[in-house]
Amino acid sequence: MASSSSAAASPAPKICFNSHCKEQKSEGPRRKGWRLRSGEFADLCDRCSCAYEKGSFCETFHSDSAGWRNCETCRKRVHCGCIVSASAYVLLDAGGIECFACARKSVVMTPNQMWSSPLVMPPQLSERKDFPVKSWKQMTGPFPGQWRQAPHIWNTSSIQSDLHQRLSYEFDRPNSTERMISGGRTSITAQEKKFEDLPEKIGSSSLNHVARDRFANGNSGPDPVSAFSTFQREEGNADGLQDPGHLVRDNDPMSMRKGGISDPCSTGSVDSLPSSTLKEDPSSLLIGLAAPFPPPNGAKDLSRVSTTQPQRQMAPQSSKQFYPHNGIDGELQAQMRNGRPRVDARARMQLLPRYWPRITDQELQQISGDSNSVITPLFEKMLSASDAGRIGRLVLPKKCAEAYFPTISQPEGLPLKVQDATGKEWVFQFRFWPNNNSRMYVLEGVTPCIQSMQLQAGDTVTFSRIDPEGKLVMGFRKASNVSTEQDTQSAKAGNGFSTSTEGNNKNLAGDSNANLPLRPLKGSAESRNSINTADQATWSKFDKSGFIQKDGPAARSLQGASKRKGSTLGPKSKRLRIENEDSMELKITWEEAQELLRPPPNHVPTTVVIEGHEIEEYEEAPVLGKRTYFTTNQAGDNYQWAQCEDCSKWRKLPVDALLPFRWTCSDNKWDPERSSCSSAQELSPEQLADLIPIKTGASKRSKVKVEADNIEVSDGLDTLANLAILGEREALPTSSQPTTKHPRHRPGCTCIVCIQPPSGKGPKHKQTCTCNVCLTVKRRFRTLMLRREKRQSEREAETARKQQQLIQSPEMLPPLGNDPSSATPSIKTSPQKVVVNDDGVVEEGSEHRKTSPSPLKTQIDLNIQPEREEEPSPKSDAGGMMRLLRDAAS
DNA sequence: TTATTGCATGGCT
DNA sequence: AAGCCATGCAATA
Repeated sequence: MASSSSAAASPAPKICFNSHCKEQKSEGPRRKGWRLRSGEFADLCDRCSCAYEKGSFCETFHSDSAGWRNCETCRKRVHCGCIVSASAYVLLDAGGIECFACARKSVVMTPNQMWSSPLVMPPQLSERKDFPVKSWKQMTGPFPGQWRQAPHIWNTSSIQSDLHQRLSYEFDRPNSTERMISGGRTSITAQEKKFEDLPEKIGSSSLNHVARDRFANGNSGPDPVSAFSTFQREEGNADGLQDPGHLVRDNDPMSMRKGGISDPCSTGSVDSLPSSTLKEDPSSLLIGLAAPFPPPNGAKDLSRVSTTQPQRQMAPQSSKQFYPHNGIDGELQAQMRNGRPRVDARARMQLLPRYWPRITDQELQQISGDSNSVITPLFEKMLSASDAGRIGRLVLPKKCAEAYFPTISQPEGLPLKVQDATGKEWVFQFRFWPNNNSRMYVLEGVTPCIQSMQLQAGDTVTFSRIDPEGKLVMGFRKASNVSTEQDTQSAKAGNGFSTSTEGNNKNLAGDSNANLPLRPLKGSAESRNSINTADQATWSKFDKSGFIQKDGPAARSLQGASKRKGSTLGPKSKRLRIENEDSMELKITWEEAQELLRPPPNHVPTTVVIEGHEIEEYEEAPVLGKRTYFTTNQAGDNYQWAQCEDCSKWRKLPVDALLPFRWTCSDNKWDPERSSCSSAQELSPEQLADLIPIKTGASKRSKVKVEADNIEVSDGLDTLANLAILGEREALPTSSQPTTKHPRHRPGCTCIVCIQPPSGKGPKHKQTCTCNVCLTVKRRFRTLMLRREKRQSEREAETARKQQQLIQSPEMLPPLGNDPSSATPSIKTSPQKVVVNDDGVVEEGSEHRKTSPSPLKTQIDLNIQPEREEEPSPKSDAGGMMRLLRDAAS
């Protein structure tokens, strides 16, 4: 195959591509075989072509090759390893392979099982791209009715869409991968493994640069569009898979997993595998399974199916083809080794979310017009003031330009034909400016187009590709639609219109899985509906599952709009953007807070498993539970450890014990002997320290450092503090007016900090105030002081002991000042007593009471940050109680 | 003077 | 901290 690869590059019409063909040089018509890396098809003689189409190619020509295995289901022999048969089988989780026919059956059975089918589909997947490979010019309009698929295809697509969701989710949660799809997922992994070795074998061979070299100069061609098309052709090659017509052959190969070496074909494949194959991503393979119903006959039919396949449209995917300098190979290989789909991750890396296309169904329909075309959304961009200005230059996101537009080596670039939604063709100059050792890509001459679309700053233009024509299409979306689209995820689903693509696009936006099946624009209403339903369900599910789109469509657009000096943004956008950022903050802190959630009393949460994640659903709002630590003893018994709120002793409890936020020894119904604070702790602090990640005898909170010498407080502290308040008080007074004084707090935050008036403003709370804030402050102080006192007494004892030692053996006395306990002379000489009275008013030691009256002494100054109990209030003095406490604790 | 072009700057991610 | 990119602006037509 290695040699055949070059043959493919310059096909010799008279020579059968099949090197095993005995009639290689025979005359006669040539027919297309599998697709080659170059994008061409293997030119086969009539005989070989027949064998290929009948699925007996490997049987005929590779019978002596290694790699034959038996289908685990039907026991048929299947060749695993050569390019012709690469898609004829599925790698099973438990080992072995399954022929396509059998795999297909299981695919049809359940969506989950479809995970195992990807392997089967690659060819189909790639097929779409195979099809238009000849030449974009040649391909224009040759395949009418591509979108006219049987409804079941669309049903399938919907499933596929779902898979995309799941896959994307999985990408974000790599650890969940295996759990998620115990069945088929492994197949994917196995499939990926097929390629795992390739990078190493191939290294950075020139194969990786084929596309690069070929398209290094986009203006080499007479027609920019054709250059672009060629570019796309290369992308198509990326699939590196042969014609789907061979999917259902039962002959053939051995798994390439074996290194693809044992079989001559597979060995050759190192060479013959498209460079892009190395970069091929399983996700695309996944897409492939969208068409579990291969056409009953013939490559053409298959092609049609493939055209309906989800498209491998995302930037990520194709970008790899077109990234001359992206330097992702290493990452790619790493991903391969990780056994995870690669393209999507790469996609995320390479295209900023705000450029992910999220073309709506209407827009797609608008773009596609009446043609039977496959629309591949490429990217979109919100117009800046500059873009929409009269200057007529549309700045293109660099990565988008490099990924989807022809490569240009000269700043002048080249003219690029772009069609708008009305079918009108525009020619822009696609060029770049050198900029900081980089490039800035622009489309020049867009003013007429922009104006014809009546676009302005804030509106969004979308770039798509129409296949098989390979045309660039420019769509648009008015900014006024943003809100509508914002609601798309949930609301639009219910409007009975246009959701299939929305689902897809959501997918795009949410996870960068670009290869989405763009619904049949000309498909029947039924088929479309079926897709819609599925997609809706999918998204609905993900919404419920807590799947957080880090950069949802609305957020993205708003982000984009809000960029740069706000020139294109209204205040509203800015506000929303902030909220979006805050939501991220919330996410982070929320994760921390998760540990504290407990089911509400008398309510058992419903555990649902979504995408491999067990999620507890509470019919009532969960309550805050006590932080506990789970341990396993030597006998393998599991326990959890909780600390008494009053005495700070650690108690061992059953693992299933759900503790209220404020839990004390008296609540220890599991261990009557230790149901009182007077009971000794079961383990010594040292023993405990070995078991649980806490500072024994110090903090009861692992994250929140109560120690005075650890002033830094985790980011989640504010939230935890807030939760703590809520947990104890259930609800804040409605009179609490949220503020957002803290940058990290979102509007509406009712944490103790945010509900208090700004520093220096507002009335101080009185001693007798029993508001939520005051109670919390008092309680915390009480706890803190008690703990401090306890520690202090311990320290005193220690000091006394050392002094005793010193008296007994003066030579052992360390140099003055080196004794940690002497670091604070005041403590050494006059340990402080800090008492909190019933009103929560702190009574300090006499000395310090004079010098640094606590802000709580007479009035509670809520302007202190209660979460940072150890930190002295700005209003309290430097030598005040808090510092004293810190010193005492150190 | 105005429009265009190419580059530089600096805010922002 | 690097790189992207929105925009400003000088040079040129």
